[in-house]
Amino acid sequence: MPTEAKEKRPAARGRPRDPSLAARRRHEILDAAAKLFAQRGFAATDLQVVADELSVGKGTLYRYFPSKGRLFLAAVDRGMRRLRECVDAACETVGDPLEQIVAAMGAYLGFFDAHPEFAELLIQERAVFRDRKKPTYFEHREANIGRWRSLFAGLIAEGRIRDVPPEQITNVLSNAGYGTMFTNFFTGRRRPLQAQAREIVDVVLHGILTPAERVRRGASGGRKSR
Amino acid sequence: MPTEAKEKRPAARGRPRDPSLAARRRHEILDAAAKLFAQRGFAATDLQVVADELSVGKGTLYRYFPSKGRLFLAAVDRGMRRLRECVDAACETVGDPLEQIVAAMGAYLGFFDAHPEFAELLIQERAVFRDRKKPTYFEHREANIGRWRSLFAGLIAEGRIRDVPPEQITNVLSNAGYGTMFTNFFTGRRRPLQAQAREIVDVVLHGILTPAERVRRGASGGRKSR
Amino acid sequence: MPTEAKEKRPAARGRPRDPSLAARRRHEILDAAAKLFAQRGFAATDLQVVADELSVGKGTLYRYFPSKGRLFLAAVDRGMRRLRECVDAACETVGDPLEQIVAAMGAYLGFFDAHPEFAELLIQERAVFRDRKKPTYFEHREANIGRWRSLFAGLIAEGRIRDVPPEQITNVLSNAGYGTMFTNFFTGRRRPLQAQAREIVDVVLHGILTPAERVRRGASGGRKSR
Amino acid sequence: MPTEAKEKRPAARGRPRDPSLAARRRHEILDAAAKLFAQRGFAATDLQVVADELSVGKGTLYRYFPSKGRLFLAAVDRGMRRLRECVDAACETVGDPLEQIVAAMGAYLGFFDAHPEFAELLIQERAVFRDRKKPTYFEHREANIGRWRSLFAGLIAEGRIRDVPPEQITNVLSNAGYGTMFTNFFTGRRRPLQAQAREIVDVVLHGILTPAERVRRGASGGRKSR
DNA sequence: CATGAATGAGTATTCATTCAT
DNA sequence: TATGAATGAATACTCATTCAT
Repeated sequence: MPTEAKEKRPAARGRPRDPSLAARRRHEILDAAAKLFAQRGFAATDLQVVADELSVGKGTLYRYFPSKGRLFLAAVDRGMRRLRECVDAACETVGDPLEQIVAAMGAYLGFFDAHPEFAELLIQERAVFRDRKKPTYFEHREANIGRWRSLFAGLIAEGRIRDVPPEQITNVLSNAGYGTMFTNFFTGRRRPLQAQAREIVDVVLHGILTPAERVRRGASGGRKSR
Repeated sequence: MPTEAKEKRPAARGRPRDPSLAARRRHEILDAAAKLFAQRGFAATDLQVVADELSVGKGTLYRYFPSKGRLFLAAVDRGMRRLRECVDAACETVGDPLEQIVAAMGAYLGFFDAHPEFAELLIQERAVFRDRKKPTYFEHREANIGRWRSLFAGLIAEGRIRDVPPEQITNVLSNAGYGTMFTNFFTGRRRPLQAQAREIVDVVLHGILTPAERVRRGASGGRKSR
Repeated sequence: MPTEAKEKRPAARGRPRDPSLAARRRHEILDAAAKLFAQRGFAATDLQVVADELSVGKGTLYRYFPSKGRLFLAAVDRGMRRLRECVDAACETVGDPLEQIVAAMGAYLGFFDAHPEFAELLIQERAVFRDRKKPTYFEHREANIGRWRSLFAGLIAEGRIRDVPPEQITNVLSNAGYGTMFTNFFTGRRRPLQAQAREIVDVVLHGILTPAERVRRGASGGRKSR
Repeated sequence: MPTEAKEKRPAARGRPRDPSLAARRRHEILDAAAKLFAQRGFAATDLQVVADELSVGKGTLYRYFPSKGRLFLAAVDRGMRRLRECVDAACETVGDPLEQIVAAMGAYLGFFDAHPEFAELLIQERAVFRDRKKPTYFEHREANIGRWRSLFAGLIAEGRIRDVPPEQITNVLSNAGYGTMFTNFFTGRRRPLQAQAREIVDVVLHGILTPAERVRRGASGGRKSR
């Protein structure tokens, strides 16, 4: 890899810095930290065990992160970034917007299923950094929610979806996903992931009422259905 | 429950114990503990401050609870018990089962809105007692879920609700509620509680598709709708 | 000792406080701390060794002093208080003011000779608490200097001492004592203490010039000698 | 000194070393070290900040001094050497021996007044290197004291000074100077330096007694005054 | 020669728990 | 029964020193 090649600058005095080494090291540290913080909890994780896992000295960790807390937070942040990449990638493989929803939900649940350590870290984060105004998860969620709102607004304009405020839709979906993810995490998932995703989206798309009941309830829930 | 029964020894000598005193004290301790654990976090809460808050000696706490952890867990458990009472009470005021769902969702969100300390405790619990197989919240949820499944099974039998597996419905609703509750807790609620509850239930009852789209998607999502 | 008797207050709940015990404990701790801090230096003295010396737990020390630093400072302060008592006591045994000076100087040098740990602590104090505006030693010195200035002013009024500003006299004497004390401490004293005290005071009282030289230098040094 | 001599290897190949460069670098390091050690204390001074101050790598310091402690000690030693040069230079400008005393005292106090960092270092030295038999200051003092004893012996022989043991005189003067220097350092000087020096020497030369009192006390203090 | 990345020994303080009173 | 004095295990972070480059 050319980025990792050490191009000798001819007259550099002393031990040259290797920035790519530092970046690689940073990632290795975050990997180990995420794993161990999730495994044992933030408080119970002596940075020594992180260092041991990596076979480096404890002091080395402090060369890359100024404190235990900052290391932890960096690990959470990287996790959320990866979640986003994962969901985005899943959406790109699908054309139909309604199917994108299923794909996104599946990717979301799948990410935390494959990396339960990040679910754990989200909990730890809140428990330990109670003051931080907004948990990292919600920072990322809010950065992301706009595109979904647009998507639903478009579908409403196209007449494919009822004229419900897009925010209401994204809220219900986001929260159902969020709640399902944690429930899976805490109690163990029993249904296949994709089925789970499809079931959630199915309920939200079609509702659960029979046509007869739907008529009976009439205006109350069935706002302007064009 | 049998473990909490106080077996009366028939003819106690001397000054009769006042069991209600002990019970009252227990509750006072749990109140103070819930408040302080939520305020400062489990680890950061010195039992001394709990004792101070109650104007008792630290040793006294140990007469009522065998350890800090058990005190904490008891506080969480009592919170969940109260949540259940609160939701049950709300349901009893409503006749129509579909409206019961709205009432329950409203009571659920309302409880955590009025007592955010219990949301905090749920997080703390997981962060600290990572080993306990199942969080208290889910123990209570599972003890409770059966009656909702029956309710939906009944509605399906009555033809008011599509023939969707009741478990799927309770899952979506529970998780949407759970997710909404934590989202409210973390980011601050912006919508009135009852509106929030109604919006969730509305989406789940009616779905978001337009009739036209519903037809277009046909069988895929609209399993046996009788 | 009546002050140490535990008078039982009839209806005191719980383990009663024993204030005299606390005071005794405090002194024991200060004794051990002064000794060990002087022996090993402030930084090199783990409070554990102080605790071990006293056969108590380390936590107990923190019940009496809020930090290592405050324990140290308390030890220094108590030392200076004792120095003062020691010097005062020596003065009271002597009538003639000029002899009081010798007595005070002897007591002063004697105190640090008997308790070299306090000389050590004075140095440690400055080295460690560089910020504290004024070292404990000088706080006590300034609290004490007034009475000596008065004494010299009186002697000048009586015509026993030349009309030199009393402050000049106390400065020279204090500093000569202070310097001698540290020199003794650092290099080991070689002369008997009382001889040393007498020699200092002798030089200061009589000066070192011969009468002939004194005449030759005339007015320059011999301000109004009445 | 032989240990510091650089034995020139006659015909060095390649780029000739510049020994003066090394010497200059050594001095720069000592300057920075003295300043920083005094400013922040020995223990609190990270060698990194010394390196930063000089814009060199931390490793470079170790090319000039084998350890932090030796660097510190070298800085103290150089300070004492400079003190001596300073005092010697002051004496050379004055002819009369008695005036030399004033000049020396003034130079001594002036040196520490201009370079309070060296007073600080003397304290740090003792606090940190409690084991070193004799502080650097006293090593230099003893190397220097002989010439003063000779000076006083000469003055006694000339009949200008009473027949007091010269050691007694040098002790009182040295210690008064030493004590005054530290007092100035700790509490801030209030009198002009030269006045301070003159006042000390004045008291020591003329004493403080009035002629009348001097007669009254007679033999007691006035040993053989020729 | 010079550098700075890596190391890991070293330490004050807190707080759950016990138990003498 | 209630108390609070005593305890000691447990833990993040720094920085002198080394040595590969």
